[in-house]
Amino acid sequence: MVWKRISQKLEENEYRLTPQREVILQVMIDNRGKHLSADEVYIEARGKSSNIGIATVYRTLEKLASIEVLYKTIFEGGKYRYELSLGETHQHHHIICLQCGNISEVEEDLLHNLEIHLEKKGYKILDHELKFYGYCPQCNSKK
Amino acid sequence: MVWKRISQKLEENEYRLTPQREVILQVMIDNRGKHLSADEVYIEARGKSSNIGIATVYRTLEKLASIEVLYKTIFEGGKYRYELSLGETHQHHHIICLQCGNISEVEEDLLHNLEIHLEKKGYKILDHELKFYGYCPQCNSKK
DNA sequence: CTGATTTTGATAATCATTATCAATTAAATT
DNA sequence: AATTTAATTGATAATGATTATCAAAATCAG
Repeated sequence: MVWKRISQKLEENEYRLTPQREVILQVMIDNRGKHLSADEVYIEARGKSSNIGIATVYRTLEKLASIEVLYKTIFEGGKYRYELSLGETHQHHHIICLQCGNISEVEEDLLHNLEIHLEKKGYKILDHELKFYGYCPQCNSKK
Repeated sequence: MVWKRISQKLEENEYRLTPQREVILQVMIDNRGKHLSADEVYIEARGKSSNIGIATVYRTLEKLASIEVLYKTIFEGGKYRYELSLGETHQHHHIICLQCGNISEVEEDLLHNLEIHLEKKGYKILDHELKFYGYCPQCNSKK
């Protein structure tokens, strides 16, 4: 299901599915919903295959983001993070727990109103990204 | 008006207003509403006084952000940017023009609903940040 | 199979940021 | 006012993340 969509994207872009790329993609799929940095992907990929260079990881993540298989973003902390980008809609609304660092997603709907408002003012909105910072339910109850 | 608030914050935190810091703050005030990176601040500060080191700029921006005189954020492009933080409410909702790079602000209200929703689920929300990517009215009309 | 093209991995280079530390400046104490 | 104490500065080294380079390996097309 996921692989089907990915293979199609790769094909469209004449982008080969090499063993290294397959491992990297598998890491991203195994971590669906999480937001991994290049070095985290590297470590997990090494665990799976042991012959992947860090340069390949950077290149592959970058390329996969450029064809929208992955979504690339940057949080406080200053390094890029990647997550599997499923479906067509942009769902980049994150809740970041300031205690445990856990990152989860937020629903879309309400934001739509804001977009409409901005478009009325003459803006053309192509994408958006919402980040909430606070404590997740677990951490919050432990205080 | 702005200076009054800033001086107070500095005092509260036993944080001296040195000539270098004054220049840096003046740069931030002159660029109210803009989002400057450390090197941009450095260049403009040099223009004003010519004896400020880049290390001092980094240190000062960091310190000013820690006492909430500045707001620190990071956009695609991988470097931190600072803007003058006025008033008490968090207004970190940005519209980033993908063409000219212009960054402007979005109103608050609607987001409040989302926060309430999340708090009902057990989250404790301390801050949030919304980024829209698209074209600003000027760039949009030129297409 | 052979030559052309893409991809890889090691490593060097770069860019932003942080740490170090001696020298300077300002504040507090005498 | 002089002296001690603490904070701040600037130059520069160190770090961490990312990108560029380039020869070798893998893959593709004819």
